Amino acid sequence: MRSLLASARRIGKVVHMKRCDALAANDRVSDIRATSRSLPIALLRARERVMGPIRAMLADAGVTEQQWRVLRVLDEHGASDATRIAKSACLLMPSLTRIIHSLEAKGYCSRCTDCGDRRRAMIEITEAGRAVIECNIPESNRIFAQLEAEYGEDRIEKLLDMLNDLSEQA
Amino acid sequence: MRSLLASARRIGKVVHMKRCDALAANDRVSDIRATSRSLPIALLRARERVMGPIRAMLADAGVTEQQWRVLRVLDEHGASDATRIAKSACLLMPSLTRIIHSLEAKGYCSRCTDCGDRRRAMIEITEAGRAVIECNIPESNRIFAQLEAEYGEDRIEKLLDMLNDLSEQA
DNA sequence: CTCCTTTAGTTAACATGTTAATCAACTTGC
DNA sequence: GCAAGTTGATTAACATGTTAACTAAAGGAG
Repeated sequence: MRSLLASARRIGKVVHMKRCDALAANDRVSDIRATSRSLPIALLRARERVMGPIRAMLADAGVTEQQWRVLRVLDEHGASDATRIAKSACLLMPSLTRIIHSLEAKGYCSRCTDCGDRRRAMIEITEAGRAVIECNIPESNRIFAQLEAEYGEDRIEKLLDMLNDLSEQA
Repeated sequence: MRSLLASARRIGKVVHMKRCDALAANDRVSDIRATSRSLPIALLRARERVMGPIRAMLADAGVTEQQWRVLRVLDEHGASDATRIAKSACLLMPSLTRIIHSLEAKGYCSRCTDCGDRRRAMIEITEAGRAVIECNIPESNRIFAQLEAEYGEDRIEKLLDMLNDLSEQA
């Protein structure tokens, strides 16, 4: 049985005793998890905390957060088709279509249709695109180092490991 | 000095040797962190993984992800002004304005101007709003329990603790 | 009290998120 | 080889994210 302490931490708030009429009679009264113990909300809040300082940097660089993410993925994976980029950069295809157009217009990436499958578009980062990354990585690293100093380098590494484990689950 | 192994894990990819002309001469060649070691990207991917099953539930319930988040916060904190809700639900004020309008139109929240400060609008969840939460919490808990089973309950709890520490930093 | 500044919230404009529909290229079954 | 289905990508339509400008109310210095 779960300890009272753990249970209190998990639930984290007063439980509402009402429930929806549509529920079957054998459903238990709902334990409403505090938002701080809701994984989606906790992930969102943590991301806002981390992204804050980076937004300013990207605004100066003249690229949006999403454009930056696509450039990072293109730089890391090399030439890729749109579907792969979308998956790696956590973007839906319609968004990616627009973002690739804007990156192309800025000269940060180029595209050509795949020889074998003419539906597929192969996207590649250009030298200009790579330069944007390399111009901003030092500042990005400074921001990250600041975070490491405040939060602890080991804990950041552990957090990254846990997050990657979570997202790589089937 | 950082161990070679830790360094390799931290960087996680081949380093580009080019750098931007604008950089000062004493800037080090950039270590470009792999996207899996980038905290913003890792947080985003983890969130996508976790939100996937929940989106279906919310679609059935007829509320968007953001509306759900506001309802959760209103339920947790009780009557609050818009600024506080925005902070708790990770929304910007303009988005919140629209979301509160839509929640009001559905009868899930009510508002009245604060007596003391007539700029401030106090928002409160209605019984109908609370019913939406309580109708969906069992399913939400089932989804979460499934995640706990796959990923490990203790690790989820530890992850939540670390995320909260991170976002609660000044 | 008046002028100035600050604060809470809204509106506007544009980029992105999201779902569904569409189109073209590929694949399969027959 | 063709009709039916599948897949990669785009487009459309509407909600939300994001920045900046704006309004109204509060607070503060003179």
